[in-house]
Amino acid sequence: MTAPRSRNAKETRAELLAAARARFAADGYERTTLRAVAADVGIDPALVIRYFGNKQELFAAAAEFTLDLPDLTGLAPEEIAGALLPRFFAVWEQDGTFLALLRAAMTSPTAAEKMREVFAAQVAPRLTAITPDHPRRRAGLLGAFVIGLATSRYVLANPGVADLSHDELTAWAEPVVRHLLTGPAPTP
Amino acid sequence: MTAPRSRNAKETRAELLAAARARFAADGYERTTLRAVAADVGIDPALVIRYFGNKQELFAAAAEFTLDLPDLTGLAPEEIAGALLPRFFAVWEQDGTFLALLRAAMTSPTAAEKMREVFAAQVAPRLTAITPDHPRRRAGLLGAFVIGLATSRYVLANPGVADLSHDELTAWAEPVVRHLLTGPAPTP
DNA sequence: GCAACAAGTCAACGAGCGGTGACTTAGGCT
DNA sequence: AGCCTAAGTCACCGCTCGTTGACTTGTTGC
Repeated sequence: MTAPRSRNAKETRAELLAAARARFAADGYERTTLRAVAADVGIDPALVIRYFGNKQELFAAAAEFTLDLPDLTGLAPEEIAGALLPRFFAVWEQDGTFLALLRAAMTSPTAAEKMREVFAAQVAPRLTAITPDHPRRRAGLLGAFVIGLATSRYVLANPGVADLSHDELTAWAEPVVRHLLTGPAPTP
Repeated sequence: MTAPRSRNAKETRAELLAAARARFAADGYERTTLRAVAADVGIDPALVIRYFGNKQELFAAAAEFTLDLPDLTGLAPEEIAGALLPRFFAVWEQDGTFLALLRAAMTSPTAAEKMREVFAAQVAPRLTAITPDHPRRRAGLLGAFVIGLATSRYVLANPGVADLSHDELTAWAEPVVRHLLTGPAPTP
């Protein structure tokens, strides 16, 4: 950190990605400047361009990740939330990558597309594996609930959601998760 | 619209507000430029400043609104969603004011504060009036669900939520709304 | 009909942005 | 030891933004 910046491309690139993630997560896409990211690492802004080409590609690289959701098949309905929520907290509180993507997705169609892609490739398959019917709708509705919780808790800091401990939020969310995934479908 | 711009301050100001709402809703705060808003109305950008002082105050004026949620007291639990959801659709699909606020709230602390304020002043009272216990948490969780639905449907356009008709979404959301507001609290 | 005042225009500013290209310097290889 | 390549620096461009202040023009009350 305070070391005289050893000339190591791999390390510099990694630090740059971490700094970019933090900035994008905290400030969103537009308000994040290449100059600020470079300053966080202690290098010249021009080097960011040399490494990543341009701002959009830096964002794309920073928004790359895997969710690693657990396998839910074989779980009893009331165990699903307990298996899912710990990953939820880890993903949103860990390094801010997902928060950066969500913030950017609100104003950038490219980021929104990436969000849909992540959902379709990494979230939906795990959920649809255990739904009795309407897999797309159930997965979509649970995704909406999760995004709403994350927005209320980590972005808006709305009291009543942000004040809850991990255990309390898990307890409150459990019946909703269970119902959306395995409860009866509405009768038309 | 194509008229030679009659010199009427009240009217110009109203058109300006409508254009600002549309731009903020579509592009977010940072990507919305005063020049674009002014061009939409067909006037000089300097006039926007003369009317609203600066960009932040223009946004504040554009984000002002009332939700007009219906009175829920006396309703049976299964009737609540049916009374609430029509307002939900109206608010989000009407003129984009709320969408503008949500988009801006993702990156601007000022807008996030306004979001909390609207929730506390206009949403929470209506909900807490019918909750048997934990009013803040129940209202907060329902707010999270609603924000998640709006984000998935109107911002991310995530299939499975965006594809549903009003009636279908109401039917799917009804048990969740009912449970969050009136269902049993989790046992610690 | 004409002045006075408000509504609207015009040109320009200073700052900050993303991005470019030529330069300098450190460090590993022979 | 000395070079050669890659890592990092530097000065700068062109652009767009929010905002300003001086100007012009239409409308309205007398």
